[in-house]
Amino acid sequence: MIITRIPPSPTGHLHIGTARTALFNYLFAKSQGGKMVFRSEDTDKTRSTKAFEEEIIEGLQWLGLNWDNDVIIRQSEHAPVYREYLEKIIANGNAYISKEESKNTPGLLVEVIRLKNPNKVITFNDLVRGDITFDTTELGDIVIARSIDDALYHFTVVVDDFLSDVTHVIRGEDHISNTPRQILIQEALGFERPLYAHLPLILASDRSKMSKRHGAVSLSSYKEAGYTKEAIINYLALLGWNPGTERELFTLTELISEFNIAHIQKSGAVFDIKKFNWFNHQYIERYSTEEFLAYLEQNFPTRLRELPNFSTERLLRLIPTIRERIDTLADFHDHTDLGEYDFAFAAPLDYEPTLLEWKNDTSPTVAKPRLEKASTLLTDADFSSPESIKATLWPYAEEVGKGELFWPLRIALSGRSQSPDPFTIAYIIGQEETLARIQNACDKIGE
RNA sequence: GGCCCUAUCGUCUAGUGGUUAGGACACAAGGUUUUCAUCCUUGAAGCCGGAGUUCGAUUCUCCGUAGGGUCACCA
Repeated sequence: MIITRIPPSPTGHLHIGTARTALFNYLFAKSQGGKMVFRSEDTDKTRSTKAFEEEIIEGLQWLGLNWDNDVIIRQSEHAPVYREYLEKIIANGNAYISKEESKNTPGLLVEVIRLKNPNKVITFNDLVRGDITFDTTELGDIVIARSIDDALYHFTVVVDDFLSDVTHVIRGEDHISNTPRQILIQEALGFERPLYAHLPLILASDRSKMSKRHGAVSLSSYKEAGYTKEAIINYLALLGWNPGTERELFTLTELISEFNIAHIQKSGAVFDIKKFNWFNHQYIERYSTEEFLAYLEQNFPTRLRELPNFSTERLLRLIPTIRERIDTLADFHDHTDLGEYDFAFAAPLDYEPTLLEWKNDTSPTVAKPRLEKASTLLTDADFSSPESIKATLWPYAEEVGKGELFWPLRIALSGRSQSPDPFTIAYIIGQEETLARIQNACDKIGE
C-alpha cells in the first residue's frame, strides 16, 4: 500500500505551494490506489496557531484534497512518542545529551540532544531527479531535540513518517538538503528509508521562490479573488507536470487517472497569472446559469441584492453575458457593484449625448429619427430572446445602416462606449425599460 | 562563499541521436452581419556557451556560464 503525506506547519496561511504539494501527493497516492495522510507539524509552539491549522485544513478540503486518516495527527500531541524514540536513540549510542550554552538565551546552560554523525556519504534516489549524493560530514552532530520532551523537526518527521508507514515522501525541492539529515536519523533508529520525490518549486516572475513580497501567495487570497477550485487544481497540476499529451483541461478525477510521476518536471515553474486567468475563464464559461449564480452569491454574499433596481430575473438573463467576459470575479470593479455590467439594473443617465454619434455621423441629432423608429418597432416586438429582438430590428438596420442604428441604440441602452450588443441588453432589461431608455436618449438629443 | 539542484519561444511545456523543433497562455495582424467579449485564421518568438563522443547532436559526456535552493536549539 502506497502512503503519501501532507505535513503543513500551521505557522502561516495555506501557501499556494503547499496546496500544490498536497495535490501531487494526493494524485500520486490516488493514482496508485494508495492513501494520503495529513499531519499538522506544530512543534514550534511560539509560531503555530490553531487558526492557521483550521485555515489549512479548510483550504485543502475546499480543493477536494481529502486525506485518509480519521484523526488528524498533531505533533504537539506526540511528545511522549518522540521521548520514547529519543530514549531509544540515546540508548543505542547514536545520539547523546550535550551540555552547552543556549542559542536562544545566551549565558544559559542547557542540555540539547545531538545525533552522533557517522560522517558518511549518503546517496538517495529521487524519483524526479535520480541519484543525489551528499557528504554528511559537513552537517556535524545535528541537534535533534531541545530536551527529551522537546523534539525538533528532523526527528519528528522521521518518527511520524515511520509510524504512519509513509512509503513516498513527496515535497518541495527546498527539502532536498534536509533529506540526508533525515536519512541519518532513520538509520540511527533502524527505520526503513522511504522513497523520495522532490518537486520543482513554484517561482515568482523574477524566478525566485514565491513569497509575500511577490504579491498573493495564500490559497485564500486566490479564492477570495474569485478563482474557482477547478481552475486552481488544474493550473497547479500543470505547473511542473504534464500529461504527455497536448490536453490541458482536467478535472481532479481525470488528473488522478492521467497522473504519472515520470512526467514531473525538474526545473522550477514560474507562476503565470495570465495563464491562470485563462484556466479560470475556461471553468467559469462552463458553469451553468445556476452554478454561476451560486458562484456569484458565494463571493458577493449580500451586496449583490443591494444594487439599485436589483432584479433576480435580470441577473439570470445577464449571466451568459458576464460568463463569457470575465476571467475572475475580481474583474468587477470592486465588491460593491457589478462594474461595467451595471446597465442591467440602473438606467444610464449621465452619458454625454455626443456618445450617441456613430462614426459616420456628423451629429447625434441624425440618430434621433432612427431611435424613434426603433422604439416604434420594439413596441410590438417579441422580447423572449435576443434573437427575436434582433429579427425585429434587422430589416430597418439594413435600410439605414447597421452601425447607424445599432451604435446609438446600444449607447441608449448601456450608456457605455463598450458593452454587449443592443439585442442582448434589451432582452436583459425587458421591453418597458428598453423603451424608456430609448426615450431618454431622444430627450438627451433634444431638437 | 560551501554543498545540492536546474537549463527548449516572454511564460507553462512536448521532444529522449536524424523533426519544417510541436502545443498552450500572452502578444501582433486579419476575419466572424455595429462597439466590447467570444470564436476562427495567420504571424512573430526557443534548443545558454565551448569542447568531446558520433556519419550525425536540442537530445549523451565534460568544462564553463546563468538561475534557483539550502546552510537554526524554524518547519
